[in-house]
Amino acid sequence: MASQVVNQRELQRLETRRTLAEHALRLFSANGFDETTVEEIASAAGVSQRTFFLHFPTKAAAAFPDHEERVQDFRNNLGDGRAVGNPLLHLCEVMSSGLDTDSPMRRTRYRLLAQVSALRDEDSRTDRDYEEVVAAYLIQSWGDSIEARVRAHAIANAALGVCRASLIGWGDEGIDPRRVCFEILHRMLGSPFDGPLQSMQSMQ
Amino acid sequence: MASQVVNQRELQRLETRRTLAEHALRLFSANGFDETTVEEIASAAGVSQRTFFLHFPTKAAAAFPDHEERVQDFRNNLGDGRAVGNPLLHLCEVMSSGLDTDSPMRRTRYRLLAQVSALRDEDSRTDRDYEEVVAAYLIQSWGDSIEARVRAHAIANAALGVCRASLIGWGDEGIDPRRVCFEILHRMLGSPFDGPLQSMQSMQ
DNA sequence: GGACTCGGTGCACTCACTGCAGTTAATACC
DNA sequence: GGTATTAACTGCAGTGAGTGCACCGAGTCC
Repeated sequence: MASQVVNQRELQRLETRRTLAEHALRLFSANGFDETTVEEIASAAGVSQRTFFLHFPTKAAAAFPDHEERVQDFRNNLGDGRAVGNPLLHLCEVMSSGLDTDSPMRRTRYRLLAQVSALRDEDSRTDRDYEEVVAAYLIQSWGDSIEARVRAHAIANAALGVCRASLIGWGDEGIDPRRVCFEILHRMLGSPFDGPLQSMQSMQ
Repeated sequence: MASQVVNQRELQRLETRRTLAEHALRLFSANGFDETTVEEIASAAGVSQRTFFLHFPTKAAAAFPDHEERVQDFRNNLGDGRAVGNPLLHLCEVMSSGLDTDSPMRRTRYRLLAQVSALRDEDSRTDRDYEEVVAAYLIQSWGDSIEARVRAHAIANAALGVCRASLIGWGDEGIDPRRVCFEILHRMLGSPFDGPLQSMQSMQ
């Protein structure tokens, strides 16, 4: 019995956060993003407005409540850049397979994303965290240099752009984001950077 | 003599806009983005705060005053997607050569961009306009279908990501953005999408 | 059981941004 | 040349996001 009680406070905190995010997404979908006030979200979740900002830095961030964990998962899945035979192929695989199409909440999110520009802003913002992870991974596998850093960030940006478009295509047009994402990523990054990878290392 | 007087009002309007943008960038650089209020920018430019918002929709937009014209120029340079032999190669050329490294103001902008997250948000926002232009161009040359739309947006996103990273690499590390951008874009989009372009059309 | 921590609250504040009702000067029209 | 119109700009009052601060009260630690 005691095993259930891990941490009362932590449980309550997570519950509040979950409830806030749930009501936020519901209200954004039902009434629109701009038409929904933080006050509304908070009182729908039964807490004060001040509490909302204890959990999320911005109104839009409530639409991406699991962001930090997802970035961490992604980092773990990517692993060490030096430990992989073909880093770019590995990147294609991890990125496309990481597109979570399981929960209906995510679908709602990306459907919204295609319409609400404030949420695309937030999405771009969250992408920057992924960009850092991908860039760090690539620099790790290529070795550090100015050129490598720029290339790493360029490829990270490009790959994230493909993921974003795939997810919006999923929310908007119903395509299979994993398949499309992998296909395009693989074509972009697979062979083209395969042979010339040496020329890239020679630039250090 | 009369030839000089094209339009008094238009001239004044552009002058106000230019002055606002100039002071905005100056104050952002000197004191930081968050530390600068719209009121400060406006009074530095000798106009009211209300006038600022007559010229720019947001505080951050003042850092990108020539955005609309640049998008229009880009659209013109890209031309008709059906009129070009190799649309993707043409895209690589137009995108990388469009990176304007002439004015010192642009350099300041991208140096700022690497640091101020609110400006990167604005940059992502402006990129969406370019995304539409690129996507429209690609759809025009490939023909329209769900797959083509998703692919077009994916490639547009990816290419813009490369441009963004190149420009930040310029502001931040001093690399030549045109060379780096073209090199990476060409590798990503040149040959890989060259042969298999047929398979893409077969998906319609 | 007392000290402490921490999630949540209320309040007052700043600041970006908007709607509206002006004013003034350039321009178009006759 | 005089008049009507337009459009850049202004002032003001308002909304709503986000913050700093002092505080409460329940869970937690020893």
